[in-house]
Amino acid sequence: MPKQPRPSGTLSIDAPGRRRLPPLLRRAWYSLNQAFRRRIAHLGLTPDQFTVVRTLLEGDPQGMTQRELTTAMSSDPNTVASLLRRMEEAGMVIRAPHEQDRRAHRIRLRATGRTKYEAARAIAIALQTEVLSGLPATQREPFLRNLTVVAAACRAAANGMTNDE
Amino acid sequence: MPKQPRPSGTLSIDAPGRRRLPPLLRRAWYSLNQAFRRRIAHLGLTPDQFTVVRTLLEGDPQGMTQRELTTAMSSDPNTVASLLRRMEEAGMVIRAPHEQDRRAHRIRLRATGRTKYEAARAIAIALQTEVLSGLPATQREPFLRNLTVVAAACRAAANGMTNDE
DNA sequence: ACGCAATAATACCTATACGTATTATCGGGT
DNA sequence: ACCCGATAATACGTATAGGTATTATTGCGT
Repeated sequence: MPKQPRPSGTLSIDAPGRRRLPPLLRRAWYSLNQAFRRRIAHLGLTPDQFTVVRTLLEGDPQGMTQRELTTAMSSDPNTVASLLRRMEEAGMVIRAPHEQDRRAHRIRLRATGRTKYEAARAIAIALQTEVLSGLPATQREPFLRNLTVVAAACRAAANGMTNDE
Repeated sequence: MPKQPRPSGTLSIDAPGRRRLPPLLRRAWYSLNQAFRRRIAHLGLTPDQFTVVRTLLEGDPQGMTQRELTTAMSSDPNTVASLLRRMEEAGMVIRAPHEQDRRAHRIRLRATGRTKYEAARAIAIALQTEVLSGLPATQREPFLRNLTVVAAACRAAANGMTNDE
């Protein structure tokens, strides 16, 4: 069982018994990602590669640039570059030249990538349903709404920088 | 601009306009982790090393074994081993022999590790507060409760257990 | 005491995450 | 047309995530 709820005033903000956002997010994400990785490993696809394909399909039909892909994935240009290198070697995508900007590439999905994606998508949907089934039906939408707000706040914290700059 | 809310019945379960758990969790975790990494980089500590110290402090005062640490962190024995190798080289922890089991180590925190942790802890608390402030006050506890349930469900999906912590 | 499966850690490998520096281009200002 | 700061991608280095195999021990069953 999770720790019993306590009145939030009785413990310091980061006491072990308290529900803290970062450890919960960490555990949820790592576990979900690991569960998905193991379930799609036989397809020769990783969770991050799945994310790339999903993002490509939801973006510009002409083919997103790596920069656009990076932003849409909340990722990093370096990470995206090495992801795409492996995916191109595996025949899942092609980096085509961009017609207006010779610095950029248009990432185009190939049939191999789409096929693997479709197989993984069914598994992803089943996994999401399985995980959300732990919540009472009435809590699911409010929870996802709140998570959307929190995700946006996290992104703002990462980009806005409280440091120097 | 986030997508406008839509009635959830009108879209397929994984349509782009719908709120989907995995992309939201991914974005929230990566962004939060990145924000934290940048804010504590000057301490010579990474987010994962911070997690190690926090977990050690909340565990057996005699010193947890690597296996116990791995489980508590929802991590992997390999990852923990390499994390600890770097942290030992940096003088933050010591791997002492275990009195009962010569295969195991007792991980003990050193002063350097504790000092860095204390400095990072204040930053972590401020960041958590900043991120949660996006939610209405009345939503914070329910959200964290639901996230606890989801995290447990994710963990169960990853290793087939129905247990948390 | 003996054999052996289970377990703690490690070694080695591939995939990500991301900081910093570099290269090729782009586009605006003069 | 020219200069120059901004930008897209890459190269390179360090830290994690985690699969598979190996080594050293443990503890159980007979």
